[in-house]
Amino acid sequence: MLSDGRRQVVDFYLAGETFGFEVSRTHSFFAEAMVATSTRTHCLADNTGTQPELLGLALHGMLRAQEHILVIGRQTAMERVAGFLLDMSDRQGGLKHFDLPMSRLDIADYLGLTIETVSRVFAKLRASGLIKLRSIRCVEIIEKTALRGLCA
Amino acid sequence: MLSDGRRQVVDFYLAGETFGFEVSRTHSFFAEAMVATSTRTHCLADNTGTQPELLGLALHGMLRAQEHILVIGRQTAMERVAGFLLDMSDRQGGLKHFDLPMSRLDIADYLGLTIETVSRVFAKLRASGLIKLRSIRCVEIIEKTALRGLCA
DNA sequence: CGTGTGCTTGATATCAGTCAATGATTGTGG
DNA sequence: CCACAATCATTGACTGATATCAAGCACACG
Repeated sequence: MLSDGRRQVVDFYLAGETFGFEVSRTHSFFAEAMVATSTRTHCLADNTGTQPELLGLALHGMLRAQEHILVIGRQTAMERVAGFLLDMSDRQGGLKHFDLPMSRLDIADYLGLTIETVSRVFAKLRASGLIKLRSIRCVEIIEKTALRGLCA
Repeated sequence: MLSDGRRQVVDFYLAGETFGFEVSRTHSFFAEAMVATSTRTHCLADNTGTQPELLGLALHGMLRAQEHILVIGRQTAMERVAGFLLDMSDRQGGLKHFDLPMSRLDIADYLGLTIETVSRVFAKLRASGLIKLRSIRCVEIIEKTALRGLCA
């Protein structure tokens, strides 16, 4: 977050995913639970046996972060939202429909947009028949290929 | 890069810094040398002795990437450029003046802006007396505190 | 029911992008 | 050594995508 309240969501984590490793003793980020959640903590200095796994996680996190920099730095609102929906769909098993566990504000802060813009893009996608909004938090992807075409 | 040529520079690396680790066999990024450069390659599977060091580097890279997400997602052009100049200054030893090894296009693609916007912000900073442009690639920071105040 | 929160939609503003012209610097060949 | 071309940077005029401001809607909850 910035001092004046502007917020950036760095990533969303689904069940079973690991997060929160930081080098410095003073942490720069915080996490919020969107749904009922329980966590397991790991200790870095524990035993060296877990280190190789940790390296993979760190590298994966860095990759995701760097890819997200491209999204936020260079893509339009439409491209960001389309890519986000496909990512969420894939990460929940690629089913036809899936739930968004987070609010519009969280999505906006993740994509570097405002809630209004996110809402408008959703509306446009629905109007052009690419998605359906079964409920406010449940999305159904109708035209996956077309949606992919919007991601640049 | 995106298929249509839009480019995002993920980070700049100065002498002595390590870059290029990716998990997947198919790499997503590439590097370009801005100045005369020589590199040393490290092999991941080499020996486990280097692993703890690597973990630190990966975590550091992830931290930097995530902080950059905040910059690109939520800061104005002025804030981005001011922060960039301070970062470059610090990383080159915090001297009064320092060289920018990269072109305006590289800076723009790093900050998620266009060359024109970068140029205009430079002009504005110079006009308000916060920096001097000794040459096109050499910046002198006159009012460091004021510059810091612009970063939000 | 009323209230509150989150979402959508519309009207307008603004920051940064685009397009275009001009300047500065560097390198090349005559 | 100079003219020329090429590249990079600056500056201006205008446009446009997204933000901001504001109103209305819908669902959940007491």
